[in-house]
Amino acid sequence: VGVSEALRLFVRRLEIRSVLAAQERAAVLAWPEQVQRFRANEDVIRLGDTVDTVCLVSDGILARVEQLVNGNRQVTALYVAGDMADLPSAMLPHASSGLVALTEATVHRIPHRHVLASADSLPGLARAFWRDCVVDTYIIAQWLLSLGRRDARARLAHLLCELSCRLAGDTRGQPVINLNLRQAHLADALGLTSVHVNRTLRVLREERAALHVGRRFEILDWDRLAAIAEFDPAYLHLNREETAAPAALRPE
Amino acid sequence: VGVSEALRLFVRRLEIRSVLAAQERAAVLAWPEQVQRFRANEDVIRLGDTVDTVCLVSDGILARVEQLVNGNRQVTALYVAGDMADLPSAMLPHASSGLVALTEATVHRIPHRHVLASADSLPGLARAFWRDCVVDTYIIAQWLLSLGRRDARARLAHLLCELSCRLAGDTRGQPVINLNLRQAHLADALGLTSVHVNRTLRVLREERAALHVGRRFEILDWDRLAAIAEFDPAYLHLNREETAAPAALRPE
DNA sequence: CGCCAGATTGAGGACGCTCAATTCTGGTGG
DNA sequence: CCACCAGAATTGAGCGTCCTCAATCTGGCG
Repeated sequence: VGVSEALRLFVRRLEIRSVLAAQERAAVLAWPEQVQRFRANEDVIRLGDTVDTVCLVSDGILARVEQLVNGNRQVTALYVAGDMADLPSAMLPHASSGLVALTEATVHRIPHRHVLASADSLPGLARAFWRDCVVDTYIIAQWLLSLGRRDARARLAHLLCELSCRLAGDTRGQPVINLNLRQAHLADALGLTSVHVNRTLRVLREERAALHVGRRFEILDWDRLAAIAEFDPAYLHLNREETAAPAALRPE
Repeated sequence: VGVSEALRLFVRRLEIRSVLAAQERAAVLAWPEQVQRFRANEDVIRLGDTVDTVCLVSDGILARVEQLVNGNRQVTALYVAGDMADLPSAMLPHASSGLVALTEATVHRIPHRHVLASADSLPGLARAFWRDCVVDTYIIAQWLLSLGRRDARARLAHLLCELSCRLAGDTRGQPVINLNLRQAHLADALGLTSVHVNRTLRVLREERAALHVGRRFEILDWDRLAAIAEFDPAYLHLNREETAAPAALRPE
């Protein structure tokens, strides 16, 4: 029987940060799922919804969105292919923020009860999920540092570095970020206006660090961009060595 | 044998958001701990440290701190009595941010191996820890919304509302925030300068919403302050009803 | 070829920052 | 009990970054 490509990708993602036993891998790959397509700007989860599934992104890009009454939006997380967009909802099913498809996207829905059953019966998986949620927290903490203390140029550079690394799954990012993101989307994530994102991209282009052409972003000089951003990929925990220690503690 | 008051407080905190079985409660209360005192501004965990204990705060206030090379600080989380300040470190023991005592503080250190052993053998506890980390993420997401889209006045109002609720353990906060916090500490958390925090406090004082006297903050008009902040305490998950659903799914 | 969303550019204004001077507070020692 | 001191709070003046509100330009698509 065919196992979904999306689940395989998800398992590969988990294994970047956690050591999984064969049994644990098999449990995840056996999850049932329901595939949904979303158009750009379509809501995946509306604020206040109570959900009973998690959303595995297999294509496109989703954003967690918070909003003020004046309509000002703030994106608090971006999810790309292979990310479990709302694993936290398995713990707290009442959505305290919305989930939106920024581009056309394919989402695989997996019922909470299967995720929870796997976590309860296989402590190694429970840790892997917990660990992934912790990394999400580290990512948001870095965004908070950006919004609080970096100027627009460094903020933008940092986000580009982060996305590049997450897509590559490596501490040195890939040179092309092909996510079909608009400048307005970056603005929502960076706490800026799209006008200022545009001006800031021009600065990065003029110093030959990165540029935006068509619907992709290209990193021209990784070292320069990382220097501007003061980017240190350690917080993404993309190499397993640092997380090896707790695995050694796991019960045999 | 005497069980530490700090652990009792921590269990009570867990039980705000999770339903614990007697066995689970007992496991936590049996954890060994080592008490440490810190002075104001003393590091609890330095950036880059590899830790093998978690820090339960029993007195005072700790902050998770990120820093840029120019010395600009951003506080990404505040921990008060009863909070497990770095539960995430149980998953990723290599600290990607520092932990600092903002005031004199008492910390109870509990070895990771006891926390992990409890989580592995009692799935309900694993969920409780995971759930608490998820709430931490929601809190940071709200801070991100503040830094990205709220002006200084709303940002400050929101933080005061949040601290007030967290201290009270209730969705309507307590009127006095007695944490011995300086204006500079608020500035570090809000992405502002202490000068501007001061001016902003004056505004809130003039509109009779909140004020800072001596070493405490006083909320004069909760409704007004919450309106300024657009504060909705749902994200703190301080009432158990919303989290009851997943508990019902737990294996008997 | 016309249309439209998104990108780009300009001009002016506001919010928060920097740098400094001054006042206030509470803790200390005489 | 009071004088003193250090750290914190408060206030002022000037400036810079980013915002607002437009107008114009561009590229992809029908």
